[in-house]
Amino acid sequence: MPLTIEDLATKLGVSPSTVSKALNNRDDVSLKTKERVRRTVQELGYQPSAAARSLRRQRSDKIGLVVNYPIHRVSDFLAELIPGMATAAEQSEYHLILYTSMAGKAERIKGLCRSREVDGIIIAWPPGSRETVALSRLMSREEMPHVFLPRRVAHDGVSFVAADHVQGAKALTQHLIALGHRRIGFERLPEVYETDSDRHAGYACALREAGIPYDPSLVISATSADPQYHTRSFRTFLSQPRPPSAILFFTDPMAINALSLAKAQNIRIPQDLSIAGYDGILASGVTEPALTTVEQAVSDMGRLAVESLLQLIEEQSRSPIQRTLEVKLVVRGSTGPIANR
Amino acid sequence: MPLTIEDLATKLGVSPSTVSKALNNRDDVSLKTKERVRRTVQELGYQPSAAARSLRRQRSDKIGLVVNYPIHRVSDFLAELIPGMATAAEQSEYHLILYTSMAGKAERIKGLCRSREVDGIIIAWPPGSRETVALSRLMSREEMPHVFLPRRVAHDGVSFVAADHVQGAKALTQHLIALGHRRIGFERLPEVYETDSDRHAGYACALREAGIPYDPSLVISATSADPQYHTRSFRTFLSQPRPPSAILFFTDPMAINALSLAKAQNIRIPQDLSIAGYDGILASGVTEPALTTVEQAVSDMGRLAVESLLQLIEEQSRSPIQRTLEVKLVVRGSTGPIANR
DNA sequence: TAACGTAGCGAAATCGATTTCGATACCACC
DNA sequence: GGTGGTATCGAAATCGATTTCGCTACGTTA
Repeated sequence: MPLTIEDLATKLGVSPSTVSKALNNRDDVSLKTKERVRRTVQELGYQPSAAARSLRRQRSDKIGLVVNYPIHRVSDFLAELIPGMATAAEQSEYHLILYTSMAGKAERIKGLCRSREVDGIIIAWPPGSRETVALSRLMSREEMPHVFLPRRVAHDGVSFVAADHVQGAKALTQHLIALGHRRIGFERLPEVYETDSDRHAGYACALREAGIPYDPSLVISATSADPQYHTRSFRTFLSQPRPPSAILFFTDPMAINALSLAKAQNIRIPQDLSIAGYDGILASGVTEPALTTVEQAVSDMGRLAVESLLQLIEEQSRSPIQRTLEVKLVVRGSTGPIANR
Repeated sequence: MPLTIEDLATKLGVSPSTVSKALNNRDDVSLKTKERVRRTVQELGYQPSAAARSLRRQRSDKIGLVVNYPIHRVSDFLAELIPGMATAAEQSEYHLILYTSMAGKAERIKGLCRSREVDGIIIAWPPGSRETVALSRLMSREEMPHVFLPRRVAHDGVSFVAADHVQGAKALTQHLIALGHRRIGFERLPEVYETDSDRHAGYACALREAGIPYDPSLVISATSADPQYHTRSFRTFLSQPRPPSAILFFTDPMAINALSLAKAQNIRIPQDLSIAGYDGILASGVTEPALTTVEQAVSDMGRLAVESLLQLIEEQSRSPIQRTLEVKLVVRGSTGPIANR
């Protein structure tokens, strides 16, 4: 039974309306009264009831973060993303509510929209493109502002914040070309749609610009993001008649796995084979050799997603916001000049 | 302007009270009416307003997670903790709200209590003991159920969920003793209070049980948890007249740092020196050699904290809940038998 | 001096649910 | 037939804030 605005009003000898207006700094309250109210609020530690405020104002000052990452990719990404978002939200007096059990449940998202317990939704979760667009439409129908993350969505109507994977893959490929590599293996992961096609486009672009022919036998598709299950890619690369002298793996864990496979086969990295990962997870810095990779500014992405969402919330009926962030090439020991033959 | 309970009632030709009672499965509504209501709700996709519900029921079905970890320890811990907690909460129809900007701000915590926007609070942040007890008292005065994490608090009245660091450090020490080590370096970190003293107690206990005298010159206190700043500990250990043959570092990042320092000095691990970390972060598995460490079941801790909090919420005026979890020794390549001399 | 404008405040409606309490109808039983 | 009990429902109060609108008192202007 904490203090209500009525208690405060009684104590001050004014009406609740006046207290409310003083606290919200309306201009039909005298400065003197405002000052008296403020002092008493301070003294008694009054805090308005969040529920009553939300109900009356028809907004909650909260945003929802719907997360549904596969476990093995959760770690570094979410650890940076979530606190980054929460902090960004708090700078605008919003708070973050987490929702983790809504995998593919359009029904639950609809329920979330209708309960109006959040003013906007960020979906950090890699569904297929088609599903994404459907979800976006659903939320639009419910007039719920929303932003997707961390993947580009090839559709005009959908707001997202993503990393520029064309640029990332291109930078990585160019780095290897500069080291003298001409046969560069490239692992794909079709299940992540645009992320995969963007990376592939970056790779192909770098080759083209360097005048290196694109060799399909150097491009292998993994069937799952789980590093345990993809050892096959590695073996396939190496069993080629003319194996690549460098391999770009789809993620750091995959590359780290390859590192230990190579070691087991007495393949020296980077003398015999250059290996690169992608994402810049923490572990990539401590392997032996340390992994060349591409770092995404995850917490920036989180901040940006929150800022975009707040824009959508505050100026309603605004066109979608689509933002792409530069990524950073991190060169470390796992890539080196091509061996002379 | 989503559907309200009144719209529903009109459509059904009954009163709002009846709809509400049907949805809450009260027993003064006929089965037939309940069925009619349920069908229409399903059909129209009605979802009660969260704010109105909270206001009337005086509970929000949300719990607050107050986080304030130093950046360099955020990663693995929070990545496991937060999704674990959110998922556990959702299993009981609760949701998690994040608060990251409340460092040391007792005032803000008090405000959070009084706004009643959450039904309970979990504090995941390592303040000093005194501060912890003060915060706990503050929240108790506000009748706000709360649980601390992930550290033991040496005070009867405070609820917490923590890992058993006495056991962890003891297991680690015994492992090294079993490998033949007698001079085992131990790094302390006094700024973490009970965590530090528990670990130290475990270390001392293992030595005592093995009949190895406790040598204070083998115990060094670090002044900060930031691995960059603690290279000093490592040098101090090695500059002893009789240096240790094994060193227990306070955290994995510290141990990983030591690994590279050792490499730079051509000290072979584990032949010349055994090194162990603590926490079991992801990166500890991919160093060369991989790090022997102690793993905490972080997501279990999160789950347990949520469950404890829900108990405190549901049966109010309950005595504090204090729970300690076993930790797991993970033996890897960075520790080995002592070299013969 | 009369008419008007404005500053400051409060009464009451409102947001959308839940809950209490009373009303009605119907049945059973004496 | 009258009384009591039960099943079912609805009217109205309530949660605690915000907002609208009207009222008063006072100062200004013609």
